[in-house]
Amino acid sequence: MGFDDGCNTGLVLGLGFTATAESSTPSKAAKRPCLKFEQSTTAAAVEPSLTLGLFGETYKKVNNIDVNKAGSGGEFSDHQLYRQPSPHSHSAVSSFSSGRVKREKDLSSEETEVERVSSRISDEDDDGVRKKLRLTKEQSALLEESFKQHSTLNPKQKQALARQLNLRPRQVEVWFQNRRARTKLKQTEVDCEFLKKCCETLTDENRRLQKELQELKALKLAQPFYMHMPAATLTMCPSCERIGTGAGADGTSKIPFSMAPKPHCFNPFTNPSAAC
DNA sequence: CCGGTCAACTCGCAGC
DNA sequence: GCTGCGAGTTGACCGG
Repeated sequence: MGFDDGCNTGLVLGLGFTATAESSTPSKAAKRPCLKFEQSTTAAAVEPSLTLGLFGETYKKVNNIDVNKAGSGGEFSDHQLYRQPSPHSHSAVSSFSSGRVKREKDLSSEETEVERVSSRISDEDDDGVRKKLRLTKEQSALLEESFKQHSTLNPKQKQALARQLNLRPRQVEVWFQNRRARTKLKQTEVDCEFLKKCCETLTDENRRLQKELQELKALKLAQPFYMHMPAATLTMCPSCERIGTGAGADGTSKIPFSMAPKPHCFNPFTNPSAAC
């Protein structure tokens, strides 16, 4: 598995470097090129770190229950941390947007029933203005925990989690979708950063090899004596190929100075002089 | 005020 | 055709 399998960046390094960076990018994701080269992400970990919501976050008054109003000095009990079902929400769901109607039709009967019980809580107030749902710290933590175990949910898991969080299954589903997207984006950024470093290293390597080539050419010009010697006598080190033969023993032409199989900088076990 | 974050949306595609 | 998912977008909210 090459690096490009995980991140279809369109970059081709072309020196046979085999990166071992893990990427769980599904095949479908290959459509999207790398982005945000300017962003610097030095984290080597594949799994991104997410900050959980803080208790200090202010939540809007939802369904007549002040949820987590830390800013105003309001006290809350554990059960208040979870948003409560809205008594009028099913109509609100459909009125949220025109496309939402289609979604609602898509819901299975089981899910629809849960929708009725634990319906949209935050989307609109009485003025029809969309309110943003903020998950509580506990909800986020539980979702994160669940995501660590499996990044996708089957319907049963979704239902169970939704019940546990007092959210609608749809909300859980959306959260997981967004979470996967964030993970992928983070991974893409890490991949891009990695490729950038690869590119820099290979550029250096290329520069070094060019220089070496120039030096060897100069040496060849300065000492034409080599040209008259049998090829076998020119061999210095068969493994490092620092000085290759201009022609084989049979006189067939070969590339004068072949590039080392692997860039020295990437393989700590490649010691050109080890075999000398 | 502006940019970042994130829940929630639409759309298109793939798998069944 | 249905369903689930990814990609891209929207809009509320928040902090600097």
